[in-house]
Amino acid sequence: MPKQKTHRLGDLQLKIMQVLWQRGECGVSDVFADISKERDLAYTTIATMLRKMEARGLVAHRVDGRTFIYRAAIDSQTVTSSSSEHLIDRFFEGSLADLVSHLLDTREVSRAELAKIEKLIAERKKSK
Amino acid sequence: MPKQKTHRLGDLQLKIMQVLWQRGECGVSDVFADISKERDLAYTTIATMLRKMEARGLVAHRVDGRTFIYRAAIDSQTVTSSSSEHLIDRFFEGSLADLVSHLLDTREVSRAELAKIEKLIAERKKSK
DNA sequence: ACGGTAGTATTACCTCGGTCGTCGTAACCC
DNA sequence: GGGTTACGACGACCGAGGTAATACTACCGT
Repeated sequence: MPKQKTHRLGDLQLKIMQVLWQRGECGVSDVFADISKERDLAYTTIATMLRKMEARGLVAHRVDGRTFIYRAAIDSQTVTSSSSEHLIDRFFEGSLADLVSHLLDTREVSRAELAKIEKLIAERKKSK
Repeated sequence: MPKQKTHRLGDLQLKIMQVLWQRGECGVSDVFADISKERDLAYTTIATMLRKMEARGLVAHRVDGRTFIYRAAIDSQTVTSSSSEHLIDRFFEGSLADLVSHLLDTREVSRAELAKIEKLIAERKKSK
């Protein structure tokens, strides 16, 4: 296992990955199109970022004619877990309960969401 | 309200803040002592970081003789919330339930912890 | 055949976190 | 009082994320 350093993505990097995860393989212009819906960036910014990300092993590409077709090289779960884990370690000493407790205290949580979580817990308890 | 940009702290910065939150006011050497228990850094690294952090409004200091006595300028809750919120937004489209669901699926969660969370939810439901 | 276009390559810059080495100076200790 | 030490001030440097202008090039439509 050569690679296992925690995947820390910047905001733009993550947005790019999300486009890739959602669309599967696609060209720079596709990524650019999606990102442009929310942010105003130059085409070359995306292209450059993609190249840098490839150097770091986050994405890969194949060539189709004159175009680069990119795809994600790590899956969404891995990145999400890595970041979540990092947060829990940094702020909650590894305790999921502490995280939940904090969130329950500080943010708006609808009754529906409360119920949803309750259900998740119940199911989890059962299946274990 | 002049300041409200999300507080994003690096790993070292957070460690320093944590020392400050825990000890209250203290000198550079105190912070250095605590951090040294886990990491091997130069004294000046801490001192420099503290200065940079003061420039960003994260900490403040007063002078005692020749020594700087630092203190946190933002509280733990604020930083924790800011980071947690950021994670939820980035990966779970703002849904706490989705975060919990992910964590329940991917990490080891003891039965005790499950119970603890269940209790938190129940209490929350009641008081709302 | 030629100019526009689309798409990549290159280069540059800025900010920040992080990490120190060095320096000047005040304090402190025989 | 002179050497050692403690401490803050600065300046440097590296890597990474982010942003983009510019340059190069192949291709395409008329």
